[in-house]
Amino acid sequence: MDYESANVSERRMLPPRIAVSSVAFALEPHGEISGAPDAGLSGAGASMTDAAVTETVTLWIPLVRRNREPFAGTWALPGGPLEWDEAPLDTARRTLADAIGASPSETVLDPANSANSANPANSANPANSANPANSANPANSRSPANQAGPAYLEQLYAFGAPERSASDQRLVTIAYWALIESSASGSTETQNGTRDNTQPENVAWFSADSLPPLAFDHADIVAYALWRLRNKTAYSSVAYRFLGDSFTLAELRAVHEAILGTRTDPANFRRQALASGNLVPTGEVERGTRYRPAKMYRFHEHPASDGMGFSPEP
Amino acid sequence: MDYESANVSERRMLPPRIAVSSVAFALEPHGEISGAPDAGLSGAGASMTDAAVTETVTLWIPLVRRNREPFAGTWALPGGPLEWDEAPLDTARRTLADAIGASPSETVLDPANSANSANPANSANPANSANPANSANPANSRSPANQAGPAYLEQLYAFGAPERSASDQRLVTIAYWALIESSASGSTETQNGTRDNTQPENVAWFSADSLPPLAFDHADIVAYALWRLRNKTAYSSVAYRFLGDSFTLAELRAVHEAILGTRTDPANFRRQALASGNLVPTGEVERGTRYRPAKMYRFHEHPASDGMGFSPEP
DNA sequence: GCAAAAGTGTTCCTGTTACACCCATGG
DNA sequence: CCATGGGTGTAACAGGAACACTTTTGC
Repeated sequence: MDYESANVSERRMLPPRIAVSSVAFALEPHGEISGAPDAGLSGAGASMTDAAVTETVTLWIPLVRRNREPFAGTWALPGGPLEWDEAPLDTARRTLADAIGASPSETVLDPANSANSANPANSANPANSANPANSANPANSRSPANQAGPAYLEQLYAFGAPERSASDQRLVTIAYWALIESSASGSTETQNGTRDNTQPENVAWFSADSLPPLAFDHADIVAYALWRLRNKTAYSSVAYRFLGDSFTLAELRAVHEAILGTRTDPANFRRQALASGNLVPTGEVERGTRYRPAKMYRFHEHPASDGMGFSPEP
Repeated sequence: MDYESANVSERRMLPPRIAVSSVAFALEPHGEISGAPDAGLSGAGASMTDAAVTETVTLWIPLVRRNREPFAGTWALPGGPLEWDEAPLDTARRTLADAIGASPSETVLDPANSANSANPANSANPANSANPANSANPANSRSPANQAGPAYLEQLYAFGAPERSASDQRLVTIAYWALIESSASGSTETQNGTRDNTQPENVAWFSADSLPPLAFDHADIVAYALWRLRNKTAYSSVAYRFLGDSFTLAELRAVHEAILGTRTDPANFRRQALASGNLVPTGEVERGTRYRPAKMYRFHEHPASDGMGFSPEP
């Protein structure tokens, strides 16, 4: 992590570059994701060669191997420069799609839409309503027939310390974090256990627990994103975005447990999940189980469930 | 709010500008803050001429009148361009100090320092510990003899939509929000009820409830900052930063009530505040009251009270 | 019927709310 | 001693954790 200090006189002249990088989480069993040519790197890399190590479900993150200086050859978060006519959120979507081979599709967002309702006087009794930012996608209802763009995308932080890039030009990075729908979830899509094969050669998925050395301060960014994901999972509802349109409560609970690394009593989890008012029974039931089939639910934001309602990024 | 679309061909050539803007909150009774030459503007402006309207304590925000296009003549958040060798947090501090006439002093910050403890496995039982980001200033212990720089400063959001500036050059703004220690609070400083007079002529304080029309999308930024402040006050502990080193529980409760716009039972507030484990009695008591003097407390972050512990901005 | 998971009921406990009451102080 | 706010006690209530128990399926 030693940045060689750059040429100051040059740096002073150059305008800062603005980039967007994304931490995209996917939830998969070990050994189920298509690796890159030579993943498994120095010590911690998650080599995909040994199939089905354990059947634990864990968080995976796509990384891109840099082919330019600085940090050429090291893994980095997917991302790219902010184009002149592009909103940062769109840059995140686009570069993420480029990296993991998905069409830019549904978006979920930031302290999102409806700038009007950011009024005071709704702060009355915050005790039980979840907490900070999160909100509903106004044009929700996930479009079914697409290659799974991020199911959730939210700004994380803008990193702008002058010393974070070793190059001549200063680099300000707006970081996003995203959730990718699990390939094993109910949707009608590719169930081959391998993520869409259109992803480029220099991309690989790594277990969030054991990442290779990362370029820039990307390791910090990942740590922060992980922290945010866990917080939002615990206090708010994002976990369902890893799943398809409909899911069982056991699936939802499994996602929670995988993210938080805890066990939860199924009975209590059920009650709390249902009490949130955000789960609507679809009427369908699970099929093909050896045991009693579970009811399926769909997520639907309860009116006034939390809603700060505000859209910094339209 | 109609931005005239800029000259596209020119815009395409110019690199984006990066600016930092801050929403700084101060908590003062009505009519206690030194106004600008001619505050009170179109409709909603808080004219300072009528002294002591009501004795309600409310949130105030400093604004700067722009003297350059775009939006010349309109009020805007204090801020300025990100200098080539400056971290955004420092830019926020500096420009805020320029605007409100305070020396850059103590900082508190962001998902703050100690990048190590951002480990997993501390997410165990999040039920009662407060919630999202917030953390202790490692080098805390507010330096006493300064002109009250912001008592709290945290990144809010990076606004980068291409259409948010009407000028030829694209503008990306990293917004911060800050808390300014109340001038009426216990410290040894200027008690004249007027904020430090070194502030420039084109700066005025406005009641957060009734702001004039703002440049760019600054009204949205303020709304978002207000929402964050209320959230953090309700779920976490920032409110004490409006006060001096030591304060009574009644003062702390008054701050909460002013921010959230609620009434709280003093008895219950007391218990909850003390139960947080973050308040240490100083041994001193209030003096000069007509009634029973209240004990004074100092805020001291309880070890493991929340702590995501991470520093995106070192 | 047996195994395993879905789903329900019940108890205990903790933290919050509402409110009655006592305590300390300046006038 | 009285007015007023500081500070304590306590009963009612709500939500969560723990766990016993019933239901539904495939084999």
